[in-house]
Amino acid sequence: MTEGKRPTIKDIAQESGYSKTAVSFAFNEPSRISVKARNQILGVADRLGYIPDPMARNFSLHKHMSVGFLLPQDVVHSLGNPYIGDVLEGIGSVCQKHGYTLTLIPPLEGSMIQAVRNAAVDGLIALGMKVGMDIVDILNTRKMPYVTIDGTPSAGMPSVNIRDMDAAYQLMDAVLAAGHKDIAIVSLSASAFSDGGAKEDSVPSKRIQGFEKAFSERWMDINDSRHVHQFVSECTFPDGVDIGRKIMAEDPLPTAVVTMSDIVAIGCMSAFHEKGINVPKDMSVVGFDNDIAAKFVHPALTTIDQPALEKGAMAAEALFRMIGGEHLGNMRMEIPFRLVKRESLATPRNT
Amino acid sequence: MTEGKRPTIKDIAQESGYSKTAVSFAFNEPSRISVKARNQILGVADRLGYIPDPMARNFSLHKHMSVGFLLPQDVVHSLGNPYIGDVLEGIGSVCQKHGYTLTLIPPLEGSMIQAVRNAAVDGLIALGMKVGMDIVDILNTRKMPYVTIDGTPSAGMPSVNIRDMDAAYQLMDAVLAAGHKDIAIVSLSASAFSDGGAKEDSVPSKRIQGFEKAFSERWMDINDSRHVHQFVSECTFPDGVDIGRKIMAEDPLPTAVVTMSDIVAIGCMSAFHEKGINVPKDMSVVGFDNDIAAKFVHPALTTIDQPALEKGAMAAEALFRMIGGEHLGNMRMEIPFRLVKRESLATPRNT
DNA sequence: CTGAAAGCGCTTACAG
DNA sequence: CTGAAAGCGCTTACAG
Repeated sequence: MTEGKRPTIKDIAQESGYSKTAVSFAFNEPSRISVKARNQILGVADRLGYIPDPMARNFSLHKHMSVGFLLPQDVVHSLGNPYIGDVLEGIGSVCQKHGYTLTLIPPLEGSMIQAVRNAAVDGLIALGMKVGMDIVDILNTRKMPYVTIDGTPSAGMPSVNIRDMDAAYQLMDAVLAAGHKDIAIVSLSASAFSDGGAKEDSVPSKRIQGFEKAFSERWMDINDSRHVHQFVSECTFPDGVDIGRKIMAEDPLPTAVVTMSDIVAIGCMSAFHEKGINVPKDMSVVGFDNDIAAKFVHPALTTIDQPALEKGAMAAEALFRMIGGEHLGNMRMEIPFRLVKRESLATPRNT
Repeated sequence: MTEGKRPTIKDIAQESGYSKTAVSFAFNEPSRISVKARNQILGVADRLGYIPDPMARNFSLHKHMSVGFLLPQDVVHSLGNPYIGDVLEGIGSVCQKHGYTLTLIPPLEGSMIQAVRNAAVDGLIALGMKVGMDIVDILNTRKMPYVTIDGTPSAGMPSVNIRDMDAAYQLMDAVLAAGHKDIAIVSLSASAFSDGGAKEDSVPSKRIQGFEKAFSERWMDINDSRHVHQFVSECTFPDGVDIGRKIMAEDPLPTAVVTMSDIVAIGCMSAFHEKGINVPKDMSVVGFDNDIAAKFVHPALTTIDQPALEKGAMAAEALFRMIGGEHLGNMRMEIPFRLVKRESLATPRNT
């Protein structure tokens, strides 16, 4: 333990009388030294409390054994979103399988750029559009593999997506088919999708386009709806409650609320419940994601099922292939979605 | 870009005509070189696409700028537990504030030991009892700061806990006060708390002790209850549903289910709902944690509120103090809890 | 203001 | 089977 300093490979070499090479082999390639040497070295290492420094090892080997996950927003808003939690679970289980750790990278000092420059990882998975070309540049010059989930496939990297436009279309079509005409649309926070890339290709934009298509197919105009585009939200329960209260302040009230996130929908429902508004009798609410809460909330949510876990897992598997040396180019991975009809959507009262 | 290889500080030095020292200063201590030198160096760096290698930098500086979080179980079971998600959110937001990343460390190859040996982090936060003395030894010889959440405070490290025994006592007392006599107790999975340390000090043990106290205060014996200790669960929704179905197979049915986790309680309720069993009329259910779902599930859960976010945040703050050089010894941090009465607990039918 | 040089703790051809 | 030595890409006293 030589004076409160961690012993190094050198100490073990001196103490055991073997070379540093031998010590290294004792830990990493035991077959290359004699059994006797190995036992002696390991014995000394144990006695001195020696553990190879992972930092030095990683540096020498040029790998970290860790995959990075770029949080699209600050930690509280990111981890407060169950959808992101599920994506994380998918990524994490693949990392575990490969013996890697998973490094969550918050927008350090508010600068995604700095975070990406400094990230000590072997590859990166990004969620949402926040990955602008400036960041892609850094990734490229760092020669670091990366894949994007819910990003714009055009950006020249492998990507995992659902057909957001089609999904949103089906969702809104179901709402219009039920007879709703006065609808509040709750979009996603721009902050998670803002910079870089073609903005009209962002997930919220594509979903709005899907909504528009549903309207126009029925000879309706989405812009006639008072509430459209007015409400924007972070995907957490408290934010959903806030939005719900704002909607409650509208006069007259809309008859349906269409959100882009289950947890936001659930937050809205909670706010409506406070005011004695019955869902779906007085107000219909639909979500997006189909996370587990959508099933057990009351009434159960009509929503779009998108397999968040699989999204994360597919992205991670692709990333590991790239870490292994494969070139995936801008491979597009598309995962199926489906509309799930439950009780939170009904026909409006005065129809 | 010299032939597909990342440029290093050496390339920039040669190309710009300055020394490696100067290049390093240009990035880290600009004030120590002339403006002219700095501009030239930065210009060359930009042109060649140079970004300092974080690995080399970390190695040289002896820090990673990352905090490790030891997952108590495999990723799916860990991240599928909303309580752990909340703890993570608390830890993460403190990391973000300090400009650190958060490394999730799964039990690699099933071996927590290996995971801890190899973790490239500046400090570690562990959740639950899985941190045995073998691991503490490694942490000590690696001279790595660590703090434990829901662990045994006795282990000689800083710890964050609630008074689990008292909390469990209050919870069970409320159930018994409502008149229940036939109770199914759903304990936590042993796997998350098994090895190392004094087993009777583990969180599930302390909660069982609290339950026992509540029984004995009413001249009842917890062991007379058929179901006691019989059901054990991972804290995820699907596991809760499984447990609920197993309970449904009992004959006669108990009148109340006491769990140690909201999401398990909610899973049980879902299984009961399948069978047409009404909660709380036919069956009472109580949870533990008071995560957000406990509020919006129907009926809302009677549960123990424990501030998971604050637990994570406090642990992280303590860890950063240790990383900063402070010695915290085995400082015990205790966070208040409280019983939250909602609709899922009622008086049993035939009483 | 600037640079030569040692050092961080490992790994790994290479030669014996 | 074993070891001397170079190398990974940075940082940082130290001397000028």
